[in-house]
Amino acid sequence: MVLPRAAKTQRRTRIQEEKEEQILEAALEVFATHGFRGSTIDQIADVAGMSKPNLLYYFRTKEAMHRALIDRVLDSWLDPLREFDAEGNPVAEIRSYIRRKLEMARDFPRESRLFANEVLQNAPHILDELKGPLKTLVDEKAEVIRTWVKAGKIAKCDPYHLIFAIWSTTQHYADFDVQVRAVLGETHSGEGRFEDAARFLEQLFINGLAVHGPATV
Amino acid sequence: MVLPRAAKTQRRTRIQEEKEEQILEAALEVFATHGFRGSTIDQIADVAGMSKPNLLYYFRTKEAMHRALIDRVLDSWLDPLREFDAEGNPVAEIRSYIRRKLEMARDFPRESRLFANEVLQNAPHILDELKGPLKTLVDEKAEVIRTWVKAGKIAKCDPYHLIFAIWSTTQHYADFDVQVRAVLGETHSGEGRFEDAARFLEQLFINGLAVHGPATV
DNA sequence: GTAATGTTTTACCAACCGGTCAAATTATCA
DNA sequence: TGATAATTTGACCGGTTGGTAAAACATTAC
Repeated sequence: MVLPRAAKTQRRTRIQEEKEEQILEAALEVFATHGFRGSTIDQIADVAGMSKPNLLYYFRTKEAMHRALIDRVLDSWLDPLREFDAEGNPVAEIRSYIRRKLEMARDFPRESRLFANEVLQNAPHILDELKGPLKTLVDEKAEVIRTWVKAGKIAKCDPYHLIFAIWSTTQHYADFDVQVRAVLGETHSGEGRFEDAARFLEQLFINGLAVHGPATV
Repeated sequence: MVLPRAAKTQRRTRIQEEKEEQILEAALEVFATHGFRGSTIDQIADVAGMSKPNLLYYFRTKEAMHRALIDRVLDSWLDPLREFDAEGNPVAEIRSYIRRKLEMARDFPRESRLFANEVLQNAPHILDELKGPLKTLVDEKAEVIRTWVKAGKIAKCDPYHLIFAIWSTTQHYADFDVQVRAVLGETHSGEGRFEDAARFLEQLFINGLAVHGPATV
């Protein structure tokens, strides 16, 4: 046979596994920094260290590469939110959600930027995922937050906007990294950066959502 | 003469003003939704309702268009931060900064996305502006916040990360609009959306930064 | 070993892209 | 009005891009 071309056959050879891995790694690198339309197959092939036709042997089109990448990454990207536990202590849960999201921004910035590029450009390839699985998950967790509010565990607030705020503040450090570095200067943009961010964000959200006594101005 | 080609002559005719305006409006639309590399001159020409060569008569290159756009928009984009007043009441200042940023996200989403695209893709065209004017302005305002902290007007916190948090949470509603809509569903994503966001963010930041008494629970 | 299958390369194509050119058209103003 | 300058257009160009065809090469199964 001459056309296994990306998962058409059920059986995957060792080489298929390896090369597809290599390609997706390269595709992540390129798509994350240039967006879908701004990326070229040649670029990806170059990063992956193989020829363009070879790459197209494993993924028939640029879209197929992008799709495979999204499918692989989306699920794990939502893991932190899934861990959000209704039974846990609200303050601790929110704190550790922020932690986890911030760690992902630090450890997987390319994944963050892959989605950021996609969403920024009106999510042409993942709109269904946003309206389906993502919305479902968020609805579910919003309900959890709502029960916490009703139980007086955290301040009255809109759970959706709370989730948006956590997403945006944490992902900011991955998506807008260049700007953060530019503003902080090389001195403050080193290792301590994430610790500083974590400290600030935890304070902001914990105090911001605390059910507290009267402010002393 | 046959080559006024975009501001080479000092005198601008009425037609020049009008057409350049038209082009930049179209360029904003296109660059904001596709990023620089993802946009084509034909697309911009199409949106502007003129032919490609005609467009290139006013701006010699795609880069020149982008540059002109950035130059025009960057300054006004930073206005809200400039208004940040050292003499004002800290809480009121922060509250109205959030307001203004949120209004800009609502009223000028394309401008927000223009920069988001640019920064997300490592700011190849505006890195100097980030390291120069932007950093300078932020440094200045960070100093203001620091004096407020020292005066005990707001809680102890890192002023830079505070600014990043305000940027990210507010711009999120412009840059990730599709995602926000997808999650909220068509019902909650109408007019009240910005009011809800404003209410939440003001609460978050004001409580989060308040110097308050002991939390109950 | 050899035949069948799986992988890689070379050469290529049509569409698109950024940009040029010269001619045609339109606006300006003496 | 007509001369002159400003604007617009259509035809075009070289390079890039997504993708293909087919043959060469490698691997595996028997």
